[in-house]
Amino acid sequence: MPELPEVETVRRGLAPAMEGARISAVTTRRADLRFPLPLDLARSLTGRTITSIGRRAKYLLIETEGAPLLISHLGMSGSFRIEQMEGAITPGQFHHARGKDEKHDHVVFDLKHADGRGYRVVYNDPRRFGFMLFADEERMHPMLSALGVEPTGNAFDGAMLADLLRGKNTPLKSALLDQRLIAGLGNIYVSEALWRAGISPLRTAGSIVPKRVAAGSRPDRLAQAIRAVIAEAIEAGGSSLRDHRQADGSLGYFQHSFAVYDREGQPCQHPECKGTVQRIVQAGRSTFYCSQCQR
DNA sequence: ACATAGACCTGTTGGC
DNA sequence: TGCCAACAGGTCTATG
Repeated sequence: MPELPEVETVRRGLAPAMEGARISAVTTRRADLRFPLPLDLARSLTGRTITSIGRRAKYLLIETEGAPLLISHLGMSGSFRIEQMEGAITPGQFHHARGKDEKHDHVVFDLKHADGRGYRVVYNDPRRFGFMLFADEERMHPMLSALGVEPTGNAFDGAMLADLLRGKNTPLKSALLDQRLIAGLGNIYVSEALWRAGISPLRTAGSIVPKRVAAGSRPDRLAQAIRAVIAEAIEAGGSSLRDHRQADGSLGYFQHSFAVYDREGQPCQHPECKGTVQRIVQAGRSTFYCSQCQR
């Protein structure tokens, strides 16, 4: 499912329910997702107060007072949903209104706020490519420390992108998916950004780097296209093709704005272009592009 | 260093 | 209608 915009959408949905809440219970319904869940997941988190819900690339970062940083990745099909308990929790009350358990609900966080609000936050993941891990004491983890630049950051521009791609013979599409270079892009937004920038996914990464990276050069256009498509997708609540839902259950709608992704055979949307959207396979994954205007 | 293929899983879709 | 292959937003591993 989720690339950076979808994960950011989930983060924004979870934050109001989770930040400031005390974790009253953690329930695991199975011992593993993609990797074994930490054996001490419930023991370490129960009783802790959540201080912030962050994001790095496609990872959610759940920070508490006292426990190690919890890293959560949604894989292809992971989602969180928030169930609100009815009314304030009173002593002795044990029966809370809540949704039914669903298939593939794997981890449940019971949360209580000081003002009496109570929530269940449920992690559901049919394919179980997602995972949850604790980072070590330095709040780092090999999976985080290897990540490249955040494409939403201020430093990400044409010059930086050119530096990342220079000299690489790998296809541009593959380089843009490499999380060690740029962290957070996935299959959808790479295709969309390349179409916006008018650059072929088949070019080698290094071949788009000119001697001088001026405004309007390929790396400059591509960096701007990446920034724009990511920002627009976040604004739209992400793209809901199959699995992605915001934490409140609503769908994202950026899929309606796709120019090429999942649009094989449709006319290219560039005004003067007579081309048709092609689907090809690169490194085992679909790429969508217009061979007329993407060179 | 780099390219490709396979692995992990379940669910949905499209063609016959 | 049923069956089965292909495919899906990710990323790690093995192999050349």
